[in-house]
Amino acid sequence: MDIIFNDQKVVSISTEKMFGDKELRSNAKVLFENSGILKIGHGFKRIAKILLERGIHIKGIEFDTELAAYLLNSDLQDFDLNKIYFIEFGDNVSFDVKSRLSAISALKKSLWEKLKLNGLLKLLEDVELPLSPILAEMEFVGINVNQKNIEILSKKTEEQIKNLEKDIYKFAGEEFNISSPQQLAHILFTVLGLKGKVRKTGKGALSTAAAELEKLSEEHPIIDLILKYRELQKLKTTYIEPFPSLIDSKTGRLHTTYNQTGTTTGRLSSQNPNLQNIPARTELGQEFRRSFVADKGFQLISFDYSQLELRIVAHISNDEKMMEAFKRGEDIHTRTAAEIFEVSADKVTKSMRRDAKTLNFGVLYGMGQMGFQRASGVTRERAKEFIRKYMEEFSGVAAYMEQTKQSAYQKGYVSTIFGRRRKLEGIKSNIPELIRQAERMAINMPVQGTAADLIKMAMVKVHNFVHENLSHEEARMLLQVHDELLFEVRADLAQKLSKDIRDIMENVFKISVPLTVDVKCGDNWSDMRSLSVN
DNA sequence: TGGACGTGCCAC
DNA sequence: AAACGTGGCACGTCCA
Ligand SMILES: Nc1nc2c(ncn2[C@H]2C[C@H](O)[C@@H](COP(=O)(O)OP(=O)(O)OP(=O)(O)O)O2)c(=O)[nH]1
Ligand SMILES: [Mn+2]
Ligand SMILES: [Mn+2]
Repeated sequence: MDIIFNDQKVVSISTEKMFGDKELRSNAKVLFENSGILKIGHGFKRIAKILLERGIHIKGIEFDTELAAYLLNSDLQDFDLNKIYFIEFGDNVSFDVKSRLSAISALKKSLWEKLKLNGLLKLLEDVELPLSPILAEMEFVGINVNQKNIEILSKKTEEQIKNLEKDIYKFAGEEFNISSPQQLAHILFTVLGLKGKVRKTGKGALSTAAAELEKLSEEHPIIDLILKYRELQKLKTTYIEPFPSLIDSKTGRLHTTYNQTGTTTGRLSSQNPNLQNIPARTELGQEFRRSFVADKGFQLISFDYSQLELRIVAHISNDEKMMEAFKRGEDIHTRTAAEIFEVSADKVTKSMRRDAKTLNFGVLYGMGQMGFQRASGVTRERAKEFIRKYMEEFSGVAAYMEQTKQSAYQKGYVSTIFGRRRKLEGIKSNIPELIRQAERMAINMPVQGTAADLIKMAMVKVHNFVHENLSHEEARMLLQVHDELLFEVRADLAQKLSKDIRDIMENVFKISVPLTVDVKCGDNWSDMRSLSVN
């Protein structure tokens, strides 16, 4: 690990060397945990995690050239020291230690000036820098997994998949690879001769996407079997099979890796495994989610911002109607669901509300009538009418959309209310399709990015609160899922901590509408009961 | 054999 | 599939 201490003493440490020796190790602890000794480096999250594995909690991170580069240009693919240095100075960094450290030093000076110039220093110092060791800790702590539950689920789905395969081959009259869209299309449209109109994919092949197959389900019983097969196969190959091998056999816990520089908007991403896309919707998905469990004597508590990006766009656009709705405590997702599905608000199911989310955010971020139709199932006329009325009712939001496009075109970038930026070169293209696409990106980023800023700030505040008041044996933050934080808390503290953490999250930053947080608590990540405000 | 690409689908 | 956006990941196919 290459680190510059106190802007002077330049050190590169081989981990093996440092931790092989008892004395060096205790010296290292003193050095790294001294917040008065300022550290400069490239990618401190990785370093912080290595140190945590040796019982050291790093403090005094002054500057991280990787995070600085990310704030200055969030759409870079790769934030390698070499790449960043080359972009900055048009030269390569040699492999030797001295070169790496002087590269970091030079980058720090140069990037610091640019951050200051672009008003990004506060985001770096108050948000990204303090967040990085927190993410390292969350990765290090991991989440407890019930392997038995996954095992049982595995047997069940395996059996079902086998049976489905048999039935599908029988209908098809031959065996083929159901997972191959090409072979599947051949069976459906050539062998079985299905006549239902199906869209072409981008490259011109007949689409076998679920939305298309659903339209054929009346025409042949094989369709429903294929859809079920897809659902089970997805669960099996993406979740059930890979997860057990990723569990730490000593602790039974599963550790993700967060990427703090992986999105153009400021969101985090999660990989190996991705714990931000654990199934939640279907019955089967919920069964898998049930495998994420609290330690003995602990509870999982989930804190999820209510309608987060709608509240943010209400604030950014200063939309009177939307602001009023939130001040009255309305649920706009539920309202949309009631309207689209033509039921009263109290008859809106979870599934209907999730579909309404797609519509509300879809329209906000530029969904057309066709897209709305597909997502909602309503007629062309009703789709068109809904979008028109949405823009009419929330005229402030409509104005925001227009103004943001203009501003993006004029400045070449858009930004969140805290100044995080996304460059949008594509908006100056000559290709209409690329312009439209860039426009939609422009509308989305300030909202999604502000949401990311807010939850990052909340994470820092909540983490500080928890560490100042409790030990790791009492409460720990496990996961972030974009607008949700998942904690593992000693059962007897759950009630009180729920209130404290909710308060911190709801008051993280005052905007023109209330921010509210839904709190749920349970033994696993699936069966959770709501905790009320008091 | 392995990487790039296309298709598809999970979450927010 | 597309005039919603942001991701990660698995599989099949094609090609070097
Ligand atoms: N563009 C887009 N953004 C989405 C979509 N689904 C979720 N998001 C974004 C906007 C949401 O505010 C944010 C958090 O997702 P949630 O599932 O928690 O929804 P939300 O907070 O809006 O409603 P909630 O009250 O928590 O059920 O993620 C989507 O389908 N499209
Ligand atoms: Mn939410
Ligand atoms: Mn959420």
